Amino acid sequence: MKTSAKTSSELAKILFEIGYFDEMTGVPFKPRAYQLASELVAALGNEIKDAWRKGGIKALKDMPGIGQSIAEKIDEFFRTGKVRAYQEMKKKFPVDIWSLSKIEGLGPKHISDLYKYLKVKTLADLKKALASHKVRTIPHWGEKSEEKLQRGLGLMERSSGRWLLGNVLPIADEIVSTLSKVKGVKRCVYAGSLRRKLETVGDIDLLATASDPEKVTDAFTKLTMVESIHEKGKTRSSVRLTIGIDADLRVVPDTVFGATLQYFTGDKRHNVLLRELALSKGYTLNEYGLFRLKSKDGEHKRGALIVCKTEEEIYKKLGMDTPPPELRVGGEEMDAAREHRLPNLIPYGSVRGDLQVQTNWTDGSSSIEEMALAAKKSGLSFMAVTDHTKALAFVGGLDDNGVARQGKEIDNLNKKLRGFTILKGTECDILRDGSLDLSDKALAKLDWVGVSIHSLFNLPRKQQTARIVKALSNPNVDCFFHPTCRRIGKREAIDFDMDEVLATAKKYRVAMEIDCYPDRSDLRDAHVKMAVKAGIKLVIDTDAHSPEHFRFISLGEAIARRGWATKSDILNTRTAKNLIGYLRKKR
DNA sequence: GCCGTTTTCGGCCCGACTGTTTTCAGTCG
Repeated sequence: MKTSAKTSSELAKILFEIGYFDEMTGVPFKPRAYQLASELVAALGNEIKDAWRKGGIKALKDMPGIGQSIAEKIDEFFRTGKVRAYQEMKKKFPVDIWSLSKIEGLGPKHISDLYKYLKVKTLADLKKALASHKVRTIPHWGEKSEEKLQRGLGLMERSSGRWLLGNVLPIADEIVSTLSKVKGVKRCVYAGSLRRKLETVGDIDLLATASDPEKVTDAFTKLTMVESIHEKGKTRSSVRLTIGIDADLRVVPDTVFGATLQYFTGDKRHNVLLRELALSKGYTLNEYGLFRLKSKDGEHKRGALIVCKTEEEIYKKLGMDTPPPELRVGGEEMDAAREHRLPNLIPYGSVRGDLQVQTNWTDGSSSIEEMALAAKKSGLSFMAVTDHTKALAFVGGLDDNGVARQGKEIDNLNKKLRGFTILKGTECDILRDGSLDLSDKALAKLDWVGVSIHSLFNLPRKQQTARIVKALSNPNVDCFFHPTCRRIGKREAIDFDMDEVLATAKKYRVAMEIDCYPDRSDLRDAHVKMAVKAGIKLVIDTDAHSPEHFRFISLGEAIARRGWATKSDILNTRTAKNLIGYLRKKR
């Protein structure tokens, strides 16, 4: 059976290809509409089908970027599994646009030419055409463009595309630190999806201001971690690092830092909306500043520079507050910033304790004491020990007796430790029927009860939802750990009705977890936003299995920020004492 | 094709770099 995640990705592909075909044939404006819709569908995943199930075409049209025509196509897709307009397009142009367009440097015009002159329809066709050196015979193509295409193809086959934020941040920090030491460099920061703290990033975007741009660019392209140089210009250069990710550097005068940082932070849609807003107010915006727009004989020309030194002054001039980078997606943050109702996002460094920690009682690497000391060292003042339960036999999960024995060790440690509190907890397995893997009596004795799913990921949606709802209804349960069970790049999210689960969490005052172990990032930003809107408390946990994992906390704070969460939405920003009081009262 | 604190019609972001060119098209971010 197909999962609905697959279904929504198929739909995203269809919308993408329709738009891409229009772009090839020179149809104006439609491509952008389809592209936006495709991105929206991909980002929503299961939820697009949920919305359609509940509200049909009308619910689809309520979404930003979806109007009558695209809503009808989505409706047709969910009803029949097909989109007629798409099939007709495919008859005219039977090309695997989706795959070919993923090749770096290969755009709509070239894909069109490849089919027109060489009948290239697939990646396999393209390989043949390259091998026989026919590509260079296409008008306006030459030896170099053929080589570039060959490189792009090889690259795509080798790399998976996106990288986990947690893995890339340390590398970006290292580059920033190195370039900052180059003589004449005034400022050097990372921008792009890194600054927006997206869960995965496609590349490393860097921005520097310097008196001598060439010096920085040289230092950048000569970094030991650079494998090859894509391009090197006066203000922009781009390289591939040995680990396989690309890094881009922009160098501008210090006086325009704010405008360039704004531009280079994105995201793309946010910038497009901002520039449209600028136009409507008689300005034009680019990476060098906000300029007055002069109109002469119907022609618009750039006039005097207004502001460019900081991001804040640009947004202010456009009548907005400055959205934190994590909120810049080209959506709701635009109106919120105009209406001065941006949320007061949870500041980095707010989390005081980690409420999901595994030890060597099960599959963690270290003792309870070692984990506690590491947590304390990384600035935390409490943690909950949450080892697995017996259903996870292969890690030696604990039963009622095991949990009780562990509790005694924790009591002893708490007498010994100063300025740090260990809560007795569990990561209790949710069994097939929604019952829990420890007895209610054992659970009731614990300070902190998290429940989670580690089996039967593919139950039918209805059954999976019922299973979770039953588990969360147990009065001993405090938190739902890594709710969707996804592993980025490894495992799809399990299928359940998020609205119903959130309603249950609300009813029984169960917190939802933001598990910030990098490949989990679960809940993800969009789900956090749903939970915050519903008034459900959240916790940020690292799911640490060894002492160095506590550094992931800031990744979880980033997810919370992307989900519009404030400090009061997150339970473990409280002190241990306050949290324990809250939990007692709740039960 | 979408959208509306100028608009239900008439708008729709902007610049750098590359390659193949004699002034620009294609791609990217």
